[in-house]
Amino acid sequence: MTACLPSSFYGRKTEDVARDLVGMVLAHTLRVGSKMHRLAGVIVETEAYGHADDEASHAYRGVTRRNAVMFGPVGRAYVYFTYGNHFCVNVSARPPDAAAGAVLIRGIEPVEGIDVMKKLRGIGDVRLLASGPGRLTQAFGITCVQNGTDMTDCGSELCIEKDAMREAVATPRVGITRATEKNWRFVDPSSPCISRRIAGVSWQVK
DNA sequence: CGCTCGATATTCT
DNA sequence: GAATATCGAGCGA
Repeated sequence: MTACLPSSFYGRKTEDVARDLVGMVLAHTLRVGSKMHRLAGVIVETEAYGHADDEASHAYRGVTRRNAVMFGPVGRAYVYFTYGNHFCVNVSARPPDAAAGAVLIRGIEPVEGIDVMKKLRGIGDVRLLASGPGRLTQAFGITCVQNGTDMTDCGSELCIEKDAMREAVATPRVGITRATEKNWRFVDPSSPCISRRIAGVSWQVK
């Protein structure tokens, strides 16, 4: 088993952590029916969210019940429910002098457990399995149950493992209306499994 | 293809 | 009551 990333990895500037997570492997070990399965894939798209410096962040207006993990120890899973029907998964990350921060995982290239992911998603196209924050939580079986999970503990059901780093290109973040000037989204442009293309009229992966 | 809309938790106004 | 770190169905061109 590959070692998962230590808390020192997450205790840095949130945007640096977001960039360096591109190419790492997210792994979730879960029970489906009577069998245990390991679902894993390469992270190919992330976004950094800050605190008082970032108007688009959930943490901008201070701690609430939902965003509390962003203010807690680094390397923990921050899972929240949005738009009434989707989960999104982040990892808390920030330098020691910051009060809050997290990296949203937006796109994954499936590697292990692809058949289970297809079943959980109800579709067969691998490019659509986990290319988007709502899609990947569904493909990986991640819900609010995993909120607060210590991802620096290799024994956790959910963790991030070191892998070959990939080229990461910085772009504006997706789906926000404030602090749009920050280029805090990082993607591996060579991957077919990112939620939106860098430019052009037809951005959606379809 | 592109556009509109529903789902409806959580937070903000 | 409105907005939101989303997705997919339905409809028209």
